Amino acid sequence: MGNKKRTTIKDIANVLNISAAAVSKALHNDSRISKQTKEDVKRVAKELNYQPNHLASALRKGKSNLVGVIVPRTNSNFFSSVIENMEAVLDKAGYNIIITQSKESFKKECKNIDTLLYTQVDGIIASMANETTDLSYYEKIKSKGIPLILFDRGENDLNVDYVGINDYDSSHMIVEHLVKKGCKRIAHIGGYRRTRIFNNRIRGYIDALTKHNLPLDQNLLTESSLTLEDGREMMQKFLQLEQRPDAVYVASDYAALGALQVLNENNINVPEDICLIGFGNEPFTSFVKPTISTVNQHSAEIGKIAAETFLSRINDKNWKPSLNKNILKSELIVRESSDKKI
Amino acid sequence: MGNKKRTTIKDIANVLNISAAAVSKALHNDSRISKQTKEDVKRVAKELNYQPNHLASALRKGKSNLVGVIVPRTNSNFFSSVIENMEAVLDKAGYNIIITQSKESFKKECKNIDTLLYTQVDGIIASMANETTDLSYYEKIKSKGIPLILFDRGENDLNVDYVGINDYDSSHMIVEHLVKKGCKRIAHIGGYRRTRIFNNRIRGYIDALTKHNLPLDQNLLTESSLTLEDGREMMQKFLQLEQRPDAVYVASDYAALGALQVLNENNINVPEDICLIGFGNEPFTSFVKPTISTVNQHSAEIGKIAAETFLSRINDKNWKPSLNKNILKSELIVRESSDKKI
DNA sequence: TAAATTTGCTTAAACGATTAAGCAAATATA
DNA sequence: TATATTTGCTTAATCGTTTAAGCAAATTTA
Repeated sequence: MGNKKRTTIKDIANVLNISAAAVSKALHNDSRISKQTKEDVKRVAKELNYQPNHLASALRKGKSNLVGVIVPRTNSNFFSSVIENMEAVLDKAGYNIIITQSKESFKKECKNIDTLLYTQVDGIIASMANETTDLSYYEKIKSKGIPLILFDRGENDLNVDYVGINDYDSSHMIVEHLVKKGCKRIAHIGGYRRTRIFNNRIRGYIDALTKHNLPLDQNLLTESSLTLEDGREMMQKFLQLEQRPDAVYVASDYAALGALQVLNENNINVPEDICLIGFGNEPFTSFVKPTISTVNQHSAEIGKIAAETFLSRINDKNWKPSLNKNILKSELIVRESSDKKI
Repeated sequence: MGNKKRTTIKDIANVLNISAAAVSKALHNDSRISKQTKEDVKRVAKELNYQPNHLASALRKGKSNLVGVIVPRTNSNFFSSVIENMEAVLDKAGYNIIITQSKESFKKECKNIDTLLYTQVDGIIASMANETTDLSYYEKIKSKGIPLILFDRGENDLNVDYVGINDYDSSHMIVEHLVKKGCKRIAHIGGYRRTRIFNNRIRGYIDALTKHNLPLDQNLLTESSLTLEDGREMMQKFLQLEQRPDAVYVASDYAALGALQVLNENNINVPEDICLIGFGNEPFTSFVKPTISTVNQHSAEIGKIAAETFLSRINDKNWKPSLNKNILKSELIVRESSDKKI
C-alpha cells in the first residue's frame, strides 16, 4: 500500500505557509533564505519523507547528472574495473552512471546510444564494439554537443577525447622480452586490423620483429575475434606448420587461454618448447597452469582518467570536441608461460 | 558545433502551423489526427532531427520506462548473463535498464537504491549484497509502490517476488552424487548463514548427510565470504585435520578454485583422493585442470523470468506486493573433479 | 534622517511533453 | 432538411522543479 501521492516541494510549502520557490531555495541553501526557514524546510522535508523528483529538476535545468557508459561487455575484469573506478570519480562530482553493454554488436551499440541520448545523459564514455566501423551514431552524440570520451577501443577519426594504453609500444615490449628469452620464431594471434588497438598491436609486432632482425612469416600472423575458441583454432594451425613457432604472443587473454589448452592437450611444454604471452591481465591468467604472462592495461587508471576528462569537459563552458589522446604506459607481467630459463 | 537548441514538438508545430498538441498526437498515431497531418509531422520531425525529450514525457506521464537493476557485481558470468536476458525481455516491452553494482557492500547498495529511486525508475530488480541484513532501504522501494523483484540473493521477510533456484535441493543433489562415488567424509565450504541462499545450502548439506546416514562433523563445515582466498584458507584447514575429508562441496566456484589450487599445490589427486564440487558454473570451471564439477543456476532463465515478473506487476493495475517465489530446478554438471572411477 | 543596500521572501514563467475538454466543420443518420 | 455523430484540430492545464524579476521590510551607509 504505497503512499498515494509522493511528497513535493508544494506540500512542504503548504505546511510552512511559504512559497514553493522558497522551499526549493531553502533545500539548495540559497543565501537569500533565512537560517530559520532552511531549518524548518529541512525538518518538514524529512518528516514528510520528501524525495526530489529528478525528472522535474533535470527537465528544468536541462541537465540530468547522468553519464552513459557503453562497453562491449561487463563480465570482463578489465571493463568491470574501469567502470568501478569511473563510478568512484563521478559519484564524488554528483553524477550517476548508466551502464550498457554492446556485446560486441554494432546494432546493439547503436541502440544503446539511442537509449542513452533519449535518457538525456550529460555525456557518454564508451569503448567501441569490435564490429563497429560506421561512426555515424557516434557523430550523433557529438552533434548533440555533449562530451564523448572513448577508452581502450577508440577511433581517431571521431576527433574526441581518448584514454588508453600504447598498444604499439606494448607489442615492442613483448617481442623484446621474448627475444631476450632466446625466441626466434615469434607468432602473433591478433585481432582484426580494422579495430585500431589490434591494428596497433600488429604494427608494433611487425616493426619489433624488424628491429630485432627477425623475418616476418605470414604463417605466424593471424587475425580473428580473439575468443577462447579462436585461440584454440589458431594455435592448432601453428602446430601443423612444418616450422612451428617458439613463442606465441596473443592479443587477448581469452584467446591465450584457448591456445594454452591446445598446448597442454598436445603435451607441449610451456615455456620450454613454446613461450606464451597474453594481453589484459584477466584474473584467470594467474589461476591456470602454467600461469600466463600478460600485459596490465591499468584499468583503474583508465576509468579514473576517463571520468576526470568528462568532468573537465562538462565544466569548460566553451569546450569544443577535439582529438585529445591520453596514453598510459602498459606493464608487462612476466609469469610462468614465458619465464624460460636460459 | 552542436545545434544550439534541440528540436521540440513546438518547432515542428511552427513549421506546419499547427498546435504542439497535434504534433504530439500525430507522433503517437492518435486516431483523431488525419493521415495527411501525421505524414507531415513525421516528415518534418525527421528533417529537423527531432528526438523526444524523455524527461518531459516521463515527468508528465509519471512513468520513466526505466528499470533499475542492482547486482553484487557485473564481472561474474552469472550476473552478467542474468542481466543480458532481462534486458532482452524488457527491451521488447519498451523498457530500458540501469545497471548498478553493490560490490557486496551494504552502504553502496543503499546508495544505489537511492540513485535509482531518484532517477524515477518504474521498478527495481535486485540481488542482495552478502552484507545486507537491514532491509529498510528495500522497504523504501516497496513504500514507493513500485515493483521490487529479487533474484538469487533474496529475503523472504520482504514479501516480494523472488526468482532463484532451490538451494536446499541442490545440496541434496550434490551430496547424493558424492555418496554414489563412495565418499564418506564430505566437507562443505559454505557462505554465511545469514544470507538465505547459503543458509539453505548448509541446511540441505546437513539434512542430506543425515539422510545418507553420514555423521555431521563440525570440523568439515565452514562459513566465509567465499572468495578465492577463503577457499584456499578453508581447504588448508581441512588438510591439517587428522581425518581429512574425501570430498569438498564448495558453495561458490571462486572459493572452489582456491580450494583446487591448494589441493594441486599439495599434490593431492583430484578426484581420486578428494572430490571437489563448486557452485555457479562460472566459465573458468571448465578451463582449469582438473575441470570442476559445479551447479548450473540457469542464469538465462532467471533473468527472463525476473523481467517477465516485473512486466506482469507493472501491467496489473491493482497489484499488491506479496511473497511469490519462482523456484527453478538447478542442474549438476559433473566434470573431472568429482568423476571418480569406482 | 534620507538614501542605498541587503535580506527574505513571492510571483510567474519557464523546461517539453501529454491530455482532458471543447469547438467548428464535415459527414452520417433519420 | 434537421439532428446526431465523427473528424480534426485547438486551448489550456498539468507534471515538479528552478530561477529571473520584483517587492517590501530591515539594516547599513552617508
